[in-house]
Amino acid sequence: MPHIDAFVKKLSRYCALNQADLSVLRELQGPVREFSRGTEIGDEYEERTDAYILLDGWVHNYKLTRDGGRQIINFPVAGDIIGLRSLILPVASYASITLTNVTVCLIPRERLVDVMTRFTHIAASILWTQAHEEAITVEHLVSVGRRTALERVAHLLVELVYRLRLSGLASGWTYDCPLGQHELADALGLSVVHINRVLRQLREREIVTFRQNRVVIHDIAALREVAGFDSSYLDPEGVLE
Amino acid sequence: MPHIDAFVKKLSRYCALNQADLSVLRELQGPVREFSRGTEIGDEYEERTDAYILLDGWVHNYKLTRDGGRQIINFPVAGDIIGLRSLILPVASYASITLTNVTVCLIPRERLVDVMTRFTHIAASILWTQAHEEAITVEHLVSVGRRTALERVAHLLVELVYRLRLSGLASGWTYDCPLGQHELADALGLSVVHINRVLRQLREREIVTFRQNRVVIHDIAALREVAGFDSSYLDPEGVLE
DNA sequence: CGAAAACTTGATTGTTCTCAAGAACAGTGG
DNA sequence: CCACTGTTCTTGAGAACAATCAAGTTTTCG
Repeated sequence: MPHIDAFVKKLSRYCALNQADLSVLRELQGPVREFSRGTEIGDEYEERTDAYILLDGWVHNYKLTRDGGRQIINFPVAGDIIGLRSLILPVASYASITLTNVTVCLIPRERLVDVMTRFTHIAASILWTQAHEEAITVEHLVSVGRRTALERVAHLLVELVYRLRLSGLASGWTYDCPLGQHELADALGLSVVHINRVLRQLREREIVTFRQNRVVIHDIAALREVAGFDSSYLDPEGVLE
Repeated sequence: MPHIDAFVKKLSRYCALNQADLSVLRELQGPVREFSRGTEIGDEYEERTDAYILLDGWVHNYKLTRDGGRQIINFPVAGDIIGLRSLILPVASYASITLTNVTVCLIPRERLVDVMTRFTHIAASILWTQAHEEAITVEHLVSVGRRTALERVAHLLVELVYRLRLSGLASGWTYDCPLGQHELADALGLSVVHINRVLRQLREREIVTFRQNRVVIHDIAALREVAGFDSSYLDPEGVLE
């Protein structure tokens, strides 16, 4: 089973988990499911009653506007939970579509509710991941509202490398990134053309190269500087660096 | 005690509350505190360990950027909970400052945790308010990322009137709104000057007038149309209209 | 009543968008 | 393995929306 460790690793960052907690987490796991690239996770026509742990692959959550525009809310990566809100709210506030072939582990609603009421450690960890994700969304809002195009692109590329490192999915300053320029544009509130120009600038200044679904950060210090990146929203305890 | 009803009303929209639940909610209430205009809620220097129910007044949550810019995340109004995340996460991801004199009711951390573990109804309601707030933040991100200046301003003014109506704080299409143009600008990712021009345009088209801390919507249908407003994120059950 | 803050308006600048067209790349069937 | 075809990327030129700069005006508050 690929990468279930990423999820456990993430939870244990928030709260020390003992042997009992770990076995409860195992109890939480439902069947593994696969989604091919470009398909919706869950089902947009019926109410979503289950959540998923993303084991492998990339997803994007987004909303469409009246005139056909798309705003991407976030990019869950392996180890993240998808659709936790749908356990609480009757309607999802956005759609989730895969960007690659994806493997998930289904979490049945009843089992999750049961575990969270019986094990406060687990409940706290899961609420913590939620708060963490919300902090990422807030930082995203800051980017789109108050940063220049260059800063936005740089900020997203730095954020992704740190998130992947926290999940153990990137070691150096290089990572596989299946996002196209269209996705970057719709995430950052910019046009595809402008994304292209900004990426060129970052490449020519030898700060970061993003080509063929691969991000190579040549100068992480310069990239952080350009982005005005402050890691505290990802990393309250300062584990990073 | 002003407006505690707004909070109970909000919770009961999510989940039918019986007599026992209501008395538990009463048990949750801690001391009432006052903050004067322009002061930080909680304390930025010590860890925030308590949450507050906003009873009266307006607040804004925001983050500052490196170069002194401000991005406003949201505007809690009476009946909203402030700082719930701080019960979970050790560090708040943004600051909260009052826009008016404010009355809050403190919720001690231990009591909240205790009540939420013992009463799943209450816990569900509170998580539901959280999910609701997150949906508002997501819609905010859509505004800033993919809507024009006119749409953004219109959207915020419509959202506020509906939120106030849901809390019973506005009856017609008119409401008191202590936001200055500087606050609108920093919420919507625009300059103060441009906010001013957009407000003038909305006024000249006789759609909405925002003057002297008072919003008067002359034509709610036109305003919704301009904003591209879809109320489902505020109102899953379609109670509005 | 006076001072500071908030709002208003015009003129100019600039970042980003749109339109347009060519180049590189990826997937498909022969 | 290659030609074909659609998708994604790249670059240029011009237009547009919103920012900045600068100066009044009104409102608020002590």
